[in-house]
Amino acid sequence: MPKYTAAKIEKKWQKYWETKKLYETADFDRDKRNFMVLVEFPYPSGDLHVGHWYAFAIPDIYVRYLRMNGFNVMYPIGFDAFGLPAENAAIQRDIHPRDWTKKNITKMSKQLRSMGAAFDWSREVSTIEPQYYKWTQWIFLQLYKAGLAYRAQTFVNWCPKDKTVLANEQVKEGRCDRCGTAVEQRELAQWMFKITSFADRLIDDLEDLDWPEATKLAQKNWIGRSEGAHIRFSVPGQAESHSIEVFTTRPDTIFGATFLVVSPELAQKWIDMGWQAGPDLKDYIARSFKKTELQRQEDVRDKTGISAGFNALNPMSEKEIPVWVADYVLGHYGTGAIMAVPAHDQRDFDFAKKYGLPIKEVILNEDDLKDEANENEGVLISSGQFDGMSSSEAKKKITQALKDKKAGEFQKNYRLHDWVLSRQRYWGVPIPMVNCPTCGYQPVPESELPVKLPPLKDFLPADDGRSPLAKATTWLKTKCPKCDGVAERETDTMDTFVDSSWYFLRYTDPHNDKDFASMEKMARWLPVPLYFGGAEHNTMHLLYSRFITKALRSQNLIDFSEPFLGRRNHGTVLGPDGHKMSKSKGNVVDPDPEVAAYGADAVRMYLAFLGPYNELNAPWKKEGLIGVARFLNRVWYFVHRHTDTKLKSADSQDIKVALNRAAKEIGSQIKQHKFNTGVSHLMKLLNELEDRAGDGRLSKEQYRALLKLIAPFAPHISEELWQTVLGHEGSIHLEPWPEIDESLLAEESVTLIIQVNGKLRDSITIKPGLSEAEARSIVLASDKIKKYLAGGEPKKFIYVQDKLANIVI
RNA sequence: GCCCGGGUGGUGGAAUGGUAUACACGCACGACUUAAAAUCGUGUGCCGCAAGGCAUGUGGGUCCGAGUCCCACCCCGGGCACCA
Repeated sequence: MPKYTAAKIEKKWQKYWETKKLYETADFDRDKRNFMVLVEFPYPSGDLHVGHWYAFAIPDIYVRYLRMNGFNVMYPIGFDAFGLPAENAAIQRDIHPRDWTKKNITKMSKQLRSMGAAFDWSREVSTIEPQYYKWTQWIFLQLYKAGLAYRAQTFVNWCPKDKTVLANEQVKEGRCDRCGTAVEQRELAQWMFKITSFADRLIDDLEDLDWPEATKLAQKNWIGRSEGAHIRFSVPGQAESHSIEVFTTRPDTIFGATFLVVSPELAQKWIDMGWQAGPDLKDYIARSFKKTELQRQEDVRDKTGISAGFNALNPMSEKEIPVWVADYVLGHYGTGAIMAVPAHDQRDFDFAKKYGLPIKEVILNEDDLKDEANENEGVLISSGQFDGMSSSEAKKKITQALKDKKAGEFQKNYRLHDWVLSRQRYWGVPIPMVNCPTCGYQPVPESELPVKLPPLKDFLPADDGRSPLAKATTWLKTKCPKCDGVAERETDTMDTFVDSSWYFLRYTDPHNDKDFASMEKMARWLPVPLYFGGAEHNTMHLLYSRFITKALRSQNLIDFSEPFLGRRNHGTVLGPDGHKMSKSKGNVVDPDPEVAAYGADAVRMYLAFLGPYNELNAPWKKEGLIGVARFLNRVWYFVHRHTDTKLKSADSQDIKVALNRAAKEIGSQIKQHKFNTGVSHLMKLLNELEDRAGDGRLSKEQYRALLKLIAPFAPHISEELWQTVLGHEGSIHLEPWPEIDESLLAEESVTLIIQVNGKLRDSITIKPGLSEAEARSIVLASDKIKKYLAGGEPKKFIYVQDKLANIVI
């Protein structure tokens, strides 16, 4: 009997599957329903780590199960290969990002193949290939034509270390998501996507998606819709156009608005437009601009500000109130100015206390305001004709009154900002625009796409906010598509999240050179029914993809408006020390040696067994891996042992029942993505088979069934046993899941639990389906129970058929 | 501060309101072996000789019955955060 040597058989079968094109998916199969299982395509960072195995090899179990259940399953893979880390790594190693990235892709492709996953490599995409990014540029142009891509001068997040602009989503706690440097605010002209124009639908359409609630909530919070009023405070002695506009969610408290606060950004805008501000004020604005977002957040407790030196008119109370400039008001939210209601807003309260500004209560409150504002809604007081109204009623009435006075109206506001997609870095997709001195920015004609990334030698980022592409002097010079005059190409590249916002579309038609994907092929596969990935993408990739999908839909370029109908997040595998794996901690597990020693099947199955897929947060333990390898070894010998002699066809009933039940159970576990309990049921099954059939009573059909149940988890060993040992021609991975005989699922006997006052006292084996009366007489006849009853009658007898009887005494 | 998750043996974890601790890992003992590894078998929540009692973060509650539902609190992880 040969030993189980995983490394040997795994290579063999991987080659076999590839030669037979076993996992290449047809666009159409008349007998099968199409189903795409999407996983987040990897970034080619260099080496495959355990996290990749977790992300790709575990969904593969589901993929294989679907295939066995008659689906035409596409399991595509590709590389998200542009981006900063590649560039930084290339700078460090003094090689070109393209060479570094390509080398990594080659290596990782090989490592990915060692998983034995059912990837369709014929559909592989790579975002750095011109035939891919041509369409990334094309999509940009469609959005530009639709007014959804635009260039604007705004305050943006600037990472001084990476020397590039960052989207809001890429700033975490005031720091660059990539390198951790404190982010600065810079006013720069940037290309933006108008994601805010879909804000409502991005929230409302979440409802119909089969996504984790946590992800939906994260997106809702991120978009941050709030409803309130947009209100104009006129400035006495100034024209209507010089009114100060504010947004508030509490128009019911407007009678308590005792001053206005304007953000430094808005004040600066006024100065630019000719407002004569004093030197102190200018100095304050300059100082607050110097603060990083981080410092600004640290100053929460101690608010600073300065009087603007003039008043505005409260349109409801018709009293003049002072205007202040303070950086606790954000320039980028709402109108950049607020009405301050210190009695009912803690921030305004702190500010009013510090600068001695009046505090006026307009919501009835039994306690005196001491150190805190009363932020609750309630009954209005000191609010003229609105006294006695509830906040919710007053919100409507006051908004209406403002509208009548032409001083305001109902408004929704969002925390979400437009997506800044310009990056001042080399390793990305060039933005297909041309800047002409006479015509301004003009789109590159579609016929000239792709605008290829020039092969620069010096691609280092610059401090001045200009992209390295500006150094490509010959590339830079072009002619204006409109006037034919001399013009320059746009030198910014796109955020890589643009590349990854549409890759799943390309999988349906990866070699199309006339279109990003044909409507017909997209219709066969999309929207994506199921997407596995990491929770870190909740408010980035997942939100961006939804936006691009909605934008393309709005231009009738696709005919669905949500990209991913189902989404499942996976958990994380920790290092053996129980901490998150990281190079600096030195606790990163390299899967390659484990695969070499125990096999891909063992690694896959161990990861599946480790814990619930969606919430795993457990350490990698070698002992656990060995445990699973031991199980596979037992499978190996179990199947071999009984083929040494001749296979017997005797169908023992209990084995048949066990296999049938396992097929049902394991199938249902996989369907629910409970891979860990799926594995445990396989183990249970083998335990039972060994106990009952140690002497070889399984029929050939029963061995077949056993291997089929193992196949999704351990595709190599099951193939080896299927073809080499059982002698089948053709792959086990083309076989259907064992048919389930419902009639065999019924139990012949069940254990009835007997409780007295809810405590377990006895258990008996009975035939299923006993009536309450039958059960009662059996239960009360039990010696153990008689002891508790002491001759008396139970007060109550609770019977759950085939499960339990509870006697209350 | 607000909003989500989650606290179960020595460890990873299992459990439609109905036998808590399945399945593994680890450990102990045993078999095989000159020996070890591998493999196989038995045991393994805690207290107790036993009968029995106590255990799912803590304290209450609902229920015949609570890991599971409700209330309060503690701890851990995550998201958002001067968002008006």
